[in-house]
Amino acid sequence: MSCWGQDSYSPLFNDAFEVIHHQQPPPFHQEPPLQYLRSPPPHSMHNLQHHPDAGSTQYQILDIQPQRLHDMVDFNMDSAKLMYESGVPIPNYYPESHIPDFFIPRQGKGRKRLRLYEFLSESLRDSEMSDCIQWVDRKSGVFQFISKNKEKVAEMWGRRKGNRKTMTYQKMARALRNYSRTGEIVKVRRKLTYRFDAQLLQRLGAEAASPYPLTDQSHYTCDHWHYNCTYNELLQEGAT
DNA sequence: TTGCGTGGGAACATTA
DNA sequence: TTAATGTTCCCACGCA
Repeated sequence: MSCWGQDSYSPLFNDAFEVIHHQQPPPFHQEPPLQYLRSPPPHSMHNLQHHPDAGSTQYQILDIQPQRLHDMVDFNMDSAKLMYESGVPIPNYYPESHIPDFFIPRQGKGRKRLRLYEFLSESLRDSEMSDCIQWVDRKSGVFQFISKNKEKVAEMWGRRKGNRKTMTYQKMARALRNYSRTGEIVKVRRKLTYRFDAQLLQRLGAEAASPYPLTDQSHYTCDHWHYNCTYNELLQEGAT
């Protein structure tokens, strides 16, 4: 949030802050241009456009539908409002690694809470996550965190949940250990390795086969967008 | 000895 | 308001 441009303001963002200020859905008058699309990471960047005048890792918000933008702003009303009241300038583009907090979905009313095992199941289905978490034996539901990148999975989980503090593997593992009481996930006597319960595995498999693999189906786009942005961000941090 | 991974108690926070 | 589900902090243990 520290390196936003100071020069220009996106009508989309202005509209978003109109929402915050007046508690009304934003009007959308401008059709966003669709040229300059960078080769996007899978199913993630359809909400973002590479900004032609900016650096290679900067994006412009594009095709967010009015109601969706309203939902997203509504999710993180506190941080957005705080920024608005502080006079923080809102650029029309921003670095990939500094996506505004208020575009990170919170889990509010009417949105089913994402469970940790669902997040892990998603991660296991995502080929881009294979360097963080992998199946050991898919049939029996045994999976393993990759030691080198296990903290990234945890950080992503923490961000996905909108936690106050950074999630660590240690804390996430504590949550995983709680699953052993219900048997949904049990620890395998092998380093960083856990196993999904057979019934849970079956259920998650059925969800994966659905066109809307995420639990919060009505917010599929927003969740998935954030999910992948965060992953890219973490990859970028890891590379530096 | 050290670092890492694991296990669990307990208090607290958030959400359906 | 309550139960469920984490989250956070802490300490202890085993292993290489």
